[in-house]
Amino acid sequence: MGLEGSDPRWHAWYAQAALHTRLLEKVGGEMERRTGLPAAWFEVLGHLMKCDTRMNELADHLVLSRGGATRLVARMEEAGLVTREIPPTDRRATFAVITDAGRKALEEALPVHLELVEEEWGRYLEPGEAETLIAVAERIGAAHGWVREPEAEGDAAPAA
Amino acid sequence: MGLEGSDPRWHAWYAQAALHTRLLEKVGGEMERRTGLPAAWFEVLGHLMKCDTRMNELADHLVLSRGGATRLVARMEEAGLVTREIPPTDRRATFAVITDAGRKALEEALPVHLELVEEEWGRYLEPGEAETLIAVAERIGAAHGWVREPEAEGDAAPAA
DNA sequence: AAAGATTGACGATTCAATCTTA
DNA sequence: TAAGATTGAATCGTCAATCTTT
Repeated sequence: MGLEGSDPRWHAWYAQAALHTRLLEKVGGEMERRTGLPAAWFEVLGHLMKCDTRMNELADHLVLSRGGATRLVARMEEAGLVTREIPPTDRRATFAVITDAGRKALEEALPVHLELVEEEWGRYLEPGEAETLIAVAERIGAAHGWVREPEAEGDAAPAA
Repeated sequence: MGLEGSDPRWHAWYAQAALHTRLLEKVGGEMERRTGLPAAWFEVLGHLMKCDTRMNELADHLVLSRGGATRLVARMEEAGLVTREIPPTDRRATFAVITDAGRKALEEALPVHLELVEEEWGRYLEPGEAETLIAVAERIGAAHGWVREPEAEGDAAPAA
């Protein structure tokens, strides 16, 4: 942006941001072309495979507004990949639940996703770099309260 | 997504992607709150500060469709931050050009941006990590043809 | 009154079709 | 005919207001 050389931290920020923008676009686009699943749908299915999830929680997880989550799940319900269930114990809540068709779609999409990530990104990493990236992401995520603490503050990746 | 532990590369991918989604949202949101400039506008001004740019080129740089770039620049023109200029030598092209008001807006926004990036992200990096991140991003970006070659294939960051 | 979710109105982006200049 | 850019229609997301249940 004009000051790439002046500050290594800012340079690192910009390089990472630019790369991830293009990578998410590329991997997401390829995914949709090959499997028919938009990236957001894949993300939802991946989460719901682990556990049924309240709409609010899903919105937070996806970094989406409440209304956005409602509409996303609505579209996926229309497509038969998820259903909504209202628990009798608290009828204010709505849980999104994956269907058999949703599980099947995810099963088909998952290997494609893994292959794409490796092909477009993972295979270029050198030894130790994955661990460094994980350590950085967990440290910063934890500082923002977005992820649980890194395992033991320093045993994840010496990076050398 | 359910397989965090199985493959360190995929884990690294996911951790980075999740972090950057939240970070871009946070930094972008704060930027707009404090300076009135949406992240995309800031990005455009930062690029146009370097040189006048054809619409197509701008679209590629921003990872945006052609139509998207047209409309983005139209809004910014309406706000007085850029103008469009058609060169007499090839009247098919349109160059986006930053205005004095645009320069002023960027000047005001830049320190806020730098502070936010440092505050939310940079200050958590440990010595050598910025250089590792730059090396990774440039290596992968170059493999995709998105950036010029990394300087000398290995002198950028020993990471230790 | 508060929590959870949905809806209406709207803003921003995409794709495909179109317009203009070379 | 191709290159560059813009536009119409449709999609997806946001915000604020609303509805239901606690």
